[in-house]
Amino acid sequence: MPHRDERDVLSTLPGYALRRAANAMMSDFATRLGTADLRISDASVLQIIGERTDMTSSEIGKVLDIQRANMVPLVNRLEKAGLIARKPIDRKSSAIVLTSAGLERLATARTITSQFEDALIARIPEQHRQCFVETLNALWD
Amino acid sequence: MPHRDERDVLSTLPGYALRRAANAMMSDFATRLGTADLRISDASVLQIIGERTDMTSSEIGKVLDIQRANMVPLVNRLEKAGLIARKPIDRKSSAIVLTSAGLERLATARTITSQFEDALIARIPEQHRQCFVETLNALWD
DNA sequence: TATTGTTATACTCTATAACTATA
DNA sequence: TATAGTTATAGAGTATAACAATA
Repeated sequence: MPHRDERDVLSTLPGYALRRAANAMMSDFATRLGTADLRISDASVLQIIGERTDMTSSEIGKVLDIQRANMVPLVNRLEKAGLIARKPIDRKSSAIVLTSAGLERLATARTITSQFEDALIARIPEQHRQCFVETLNALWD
Repeated sequence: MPHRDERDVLSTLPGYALRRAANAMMSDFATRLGTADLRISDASVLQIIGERTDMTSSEIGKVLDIQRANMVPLVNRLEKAGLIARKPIDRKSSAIVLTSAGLERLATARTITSQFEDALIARIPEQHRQCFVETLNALWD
């Protein structure tokens, strides 16, 4: 666990504070998902294709901000784990679809994600919770 | 540039939103610091030892949430670049101190950091700015 | 021509284990 | 005994360039 030091200038800078908060939270999230043998990016992909159908690897990458080239080992790993399958759209592209095992794992991922999100929200002062996601998405858009 | 999609469930989850916002901002910050031949962690170290004197490598690591082992190549690189020097405290430990070149580079890093922080703050809706750092530090503590 | 999927590669960051030497 | 510094190593994320095949 990190410890904040009131002499630490960096704690007053939004950028550094954002970086450290995100690192701490993502480390926690990764540990939780690890119990289901999933990485954060794995869970992200399962969530996406659980919501929207007929997405190609490239499209998923665009939504998740992961480059085409880096989607390849990710999708291959999920396919080897039996969680997703490739469904040809035309001779060039394939949709990434959930298998039944993938659907089950997605349910697990959702449970873990909910628990993580609840724990995260619980750490935010109550009066600030409402604007938090709004603010973060303003930074990402 | 990523594009937010209203159909994207992940945008509604604080954890994912935190992750993507942090990634986008840190990528921007890294690019800016790159013009001064610095990484984010380099700039962090310079900032820290510019504020507090006689800190050892381990102590810097604790403040920055970087492990002892990972401080080694970082400090070595800064030393090779002539930005910091090791000042023996006893036969076991050394304080990491700024050289004159390091002091100059710190000034550059501070300018870049300010510009980056200003750009970041500008993207946050005005009514939410006040609680932003407070909220992030609540997640990190 | 532009896009999709892919391979190969390299760099950064992070994590762990183990060792030496000193406090 | 605990801590500081170090080495080695491995995993994960990310970035670029290049290529073939297809839209």
